Amino acid sequence: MSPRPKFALDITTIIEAAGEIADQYGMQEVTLANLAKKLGIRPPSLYNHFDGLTGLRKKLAIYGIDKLYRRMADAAIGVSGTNAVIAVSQAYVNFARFHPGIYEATLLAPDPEDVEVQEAGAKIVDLTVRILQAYQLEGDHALHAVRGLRSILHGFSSLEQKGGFKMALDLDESLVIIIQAFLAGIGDGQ
Amino acid sequence: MSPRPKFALDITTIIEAAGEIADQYGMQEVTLANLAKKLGIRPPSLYNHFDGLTGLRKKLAIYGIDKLYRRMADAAIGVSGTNAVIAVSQAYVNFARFHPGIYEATLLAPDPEDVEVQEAGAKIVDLTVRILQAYQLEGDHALHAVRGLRSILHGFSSLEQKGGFKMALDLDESLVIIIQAFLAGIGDGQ
DNA sequence: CATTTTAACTAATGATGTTAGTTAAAGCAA
DNA sequence: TTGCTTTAACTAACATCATTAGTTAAAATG
Repeated sequence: MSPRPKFALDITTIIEAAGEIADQYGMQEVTLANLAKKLGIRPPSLYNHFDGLTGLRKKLAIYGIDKLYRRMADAAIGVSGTNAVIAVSQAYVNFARFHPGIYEATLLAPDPEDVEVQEAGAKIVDLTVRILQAYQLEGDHALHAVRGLRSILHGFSSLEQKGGFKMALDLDESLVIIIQAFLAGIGDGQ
Repeated sequence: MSPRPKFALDITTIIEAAGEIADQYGMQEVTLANLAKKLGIRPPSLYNHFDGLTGLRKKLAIYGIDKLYRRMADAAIGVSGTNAVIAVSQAYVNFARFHPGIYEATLLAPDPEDVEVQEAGAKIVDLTVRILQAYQLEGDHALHAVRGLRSILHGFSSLEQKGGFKMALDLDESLVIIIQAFLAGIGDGQ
């Protein structure tokens, strides 16, 4: 492939390829060398599309956060109350299950303070706030509850992914029971 | 330093040095090059003490899990019931706060299925089981509750470390409220 | 049609992990 | 003490990686 080929790669194709490598082999295999090989170009050519490995990780993180948000938002359609929280929670852990590498990328943003990364993440926080509004928590309690739900979802997904749950006990059942317990508890606390 | 110096390094010194690098600069800076520099030796010499970067990560993971376990076990002395769970939880998140790199290492074991890594982690699970026994959960409910508590602790610590909690709201207060809600909920569910 | 832009390329550099083989001091046994 | 073995350092070399600089030719633009 000589300079300026007929069909230049676009950034979406590249990020999707990176996501496939991540899901199949893990984020540690998302290298410029591997990505270039998969795309049939040479590593330095990638610098025309993003700013090095750091830039790639940032783009992949945002791509993943957006994708996760869409799954959660979809799951929230047409449900409310406890059902909504459970549906969104299941969407979250399923995303982490079926896209382990992309989920990993989500947490590996080079700079979590980056504006674009923040904005992507804020949508998920907002969604969580909204589905917890049904519980009519007062003041700070709503914010504490959001932190709790996010902790459960991330912790559960992360531990499941890292093989942290060894017992022969249904994982989906665990999740529902955990969420129900938490929701019952934050209701009581009022 | 020529071959066979008077005072050879021992593995504990080496792992502690690696832990310091991790806590100060993050796990991505725990390289054989950086570790050798800190110890005043050349990178290949490290192969006399562990099996390459993979071996170092495994040893550091076990070192971290043991250290975390001791903090949790200490916190569990002389307390029971909800107080015990809260004390242990605070010990957990404080460990992650003051040893962010070592906590990170804890999750970066090259092979989570490794026997030694499993055994180290099992002690934490056992401790969690024991402090939840006060709640007299029946059968599988106890196991689901353990998964829930671990998810909260890991998720909370991980999100806090990655700057996931942006709101100006006291973190320690959040943790206590979250734990109390969860405990109240698993009691109800019986 | 001439110019500019673009997205690929080659070549080279520095950092890393790793292996192989070497060496000299410590440890130990006769 | 003497002599052998073990050990923990070393140098040298290599492969892989990210990255930079400079080049090129085709597409895009006027």
